[in-house]
Amino acid sequence: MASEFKRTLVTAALPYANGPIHLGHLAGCYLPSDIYVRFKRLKGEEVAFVCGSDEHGMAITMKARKEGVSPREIVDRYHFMMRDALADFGIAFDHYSRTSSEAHHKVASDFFKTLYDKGVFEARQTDQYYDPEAEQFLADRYITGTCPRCSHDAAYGDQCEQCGATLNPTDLINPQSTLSGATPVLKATTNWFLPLDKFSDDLRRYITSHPEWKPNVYGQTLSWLDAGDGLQPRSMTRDLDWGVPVPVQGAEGKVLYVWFDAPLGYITAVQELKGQDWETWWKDPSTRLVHFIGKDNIVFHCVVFPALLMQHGGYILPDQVPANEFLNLEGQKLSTSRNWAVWLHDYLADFPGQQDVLRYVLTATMPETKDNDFTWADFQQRNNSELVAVLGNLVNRVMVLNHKFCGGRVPAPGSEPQDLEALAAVAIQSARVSEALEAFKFREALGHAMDLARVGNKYLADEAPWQTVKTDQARTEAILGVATQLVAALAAVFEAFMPFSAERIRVMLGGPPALTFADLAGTGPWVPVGTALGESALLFQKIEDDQVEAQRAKLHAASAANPTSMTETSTPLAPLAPEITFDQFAPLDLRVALVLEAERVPKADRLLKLTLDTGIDRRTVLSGIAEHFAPEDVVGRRVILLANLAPREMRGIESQGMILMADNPETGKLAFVQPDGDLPVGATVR
RNA sequence: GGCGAGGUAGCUCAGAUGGUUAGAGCGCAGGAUUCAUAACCCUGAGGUCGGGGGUUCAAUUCCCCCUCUCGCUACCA
Repeated sequence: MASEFKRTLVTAALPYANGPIHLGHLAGCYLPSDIYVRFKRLKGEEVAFVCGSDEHGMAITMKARKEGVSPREIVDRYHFMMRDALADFGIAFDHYSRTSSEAHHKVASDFFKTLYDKGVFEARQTDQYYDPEAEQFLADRYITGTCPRCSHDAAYGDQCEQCGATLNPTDLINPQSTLSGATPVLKATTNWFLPLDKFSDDLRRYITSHPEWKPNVYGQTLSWLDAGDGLQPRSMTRDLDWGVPVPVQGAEGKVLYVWFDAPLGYITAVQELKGQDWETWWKDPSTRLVHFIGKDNIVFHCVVFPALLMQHGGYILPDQVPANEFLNLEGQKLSTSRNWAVWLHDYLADFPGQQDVLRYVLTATMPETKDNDFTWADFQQRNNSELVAVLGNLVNRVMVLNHKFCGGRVPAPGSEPQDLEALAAVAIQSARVSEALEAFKFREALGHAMDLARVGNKYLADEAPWQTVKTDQARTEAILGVATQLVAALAAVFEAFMPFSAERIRVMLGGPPALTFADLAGTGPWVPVGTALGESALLFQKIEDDQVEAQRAKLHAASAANPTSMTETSTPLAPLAPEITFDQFAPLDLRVALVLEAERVPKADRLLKLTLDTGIDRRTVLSGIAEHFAPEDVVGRRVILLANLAPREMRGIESQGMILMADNPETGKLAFVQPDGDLPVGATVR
């Protein structure tokens, strides 16, 4: 498949240094990349595997500001935390770098300078939004407003998540700073833009030359080229003081856009790893470049980064970008801000030494083609009925039988037809595993590996050495010889998926040499006959109901406690709105009203039509609460009504006022604001 | 209402350029067995492949309509 390539450079998305690593990161990116790399090494191919912390960008400066520390302190904290967590799970990077290093600053700076000197960028003086209260220019992500295309009222400055439009902050209607809540003001500044629109044809040629990409990657990438007006120029610099300074005269106070500098971290990491030889890995067309990422990164790795590489010249382009979808947790999206996550360091504290159980379960439910759900019940079941019952049990019974009947040494395998058939399964299954992994089908590959353990269990049941031992010692040893070879092969077949367990199997087998997939394609032996076996130990432990229950309880407790000030990164509480005067407040006529009737509005999912008694009149008010309350739930409630709001017609019905509701930021649920005590209908609120 | 994705065994999912008895793992039932973490091995039950219509010799697979689920959206939080 990749025969024209001599070596493979594998990158895993640089994790952003503003929080720890959770199970979604592992399943989406780090685990598949690690499995792939380990597999390639087992095939004897030359591979380099790099990653590192992504440490720039405004989100980090904001977190630092919030905690009253420097950005450096933030990135140091998470850089080491992430690096260690990934290492603890056996993610075998050849090098883990970081973008705040001097080396990376030079790489990014030089890369930018080269493009600049080539005249690739278009310098544009533009009016950018500036937050007068926070005294800084605002990153796209920190401005919200109404989308000009679909009128969504919470579009971000770079993108509208509702209609998918790519935006510039100035496109937004009614912009607001999410830093201070202030209305940002326009201020002139010069930035350097990458005219992606000019590169559309090249990009299209590049992408359509890769129809083998996964449908989600290929489709989404092309849709960016085809969408609306096509690609738009993007600014590659920002007005910010944390990042790689723009290496251009007159660019003081500006840094490279984090999405410009982050992918270059892959280059820095290879330079640090390979020294002088780095160009072999980045510029020789016989090197295959593979990016493992989550689906949120597709556009940058398939459009922006290739465009940069093309314009620079001399670099190879990504040949494969096997992006995964997202992993949910117990039916809900993982969320750092809501603390709905399983952190890697937490998992290891509760399940010490059981990295492979999580690696196995996450591989078996990997979101390869669509979003998937991780549940603790599934985790328990897969551990108990697959790892313990099928794989662990086989290894254990072979060990025990060997010690019992064969003096603890590896016996010579038999050569009856059924013996040869069982041994042949190694070549067959390992070939299937190999084929699936070459195609980035990790779930399927894992299933083929587990099938080999099933072959072993069936072989033992069929041959029953505990029976033959009563009459035929030679046959007994022959059977166990076959079974032991299968176990040795299993260590190799599972190596890429569960390296810790594979190593433990090898230790139990007396430390045979590590195998390659070429070895597995043969007929063995995979552990030398006569080798003295080591101590037998259980490979996997059963997981009991109370452990699973404890994990679920922990998850919900952490979510409920939701220490937003500690973990908040993406969806903070709504910022304080701009100051108003009493004179601006006074005109509001707020009063207590009683809901007399309520009914759903046809063809509107959210609207309830309410009939209210305000004390002075009866009126109809439409309220967008149908998703949270049934009509019968609201009849008889006393509510707070904004009574002098101008009437507005929706769905052909005139709404005469507005009910006040509170929005629970944790759950997103609406709640009534209710008058305390026995306030009469018509009472005013001030 | 609109856009997108999807509805295949109790559960999680494969699959089918349309063509003999639609698959896997788990779960369940029965059997066998005892080397093994009551695990393993065998057998079985269980599906009108969401519903209806169309094209076709033949559709679960193609087309249309409907329905339900999920995400987002239009609609005063």
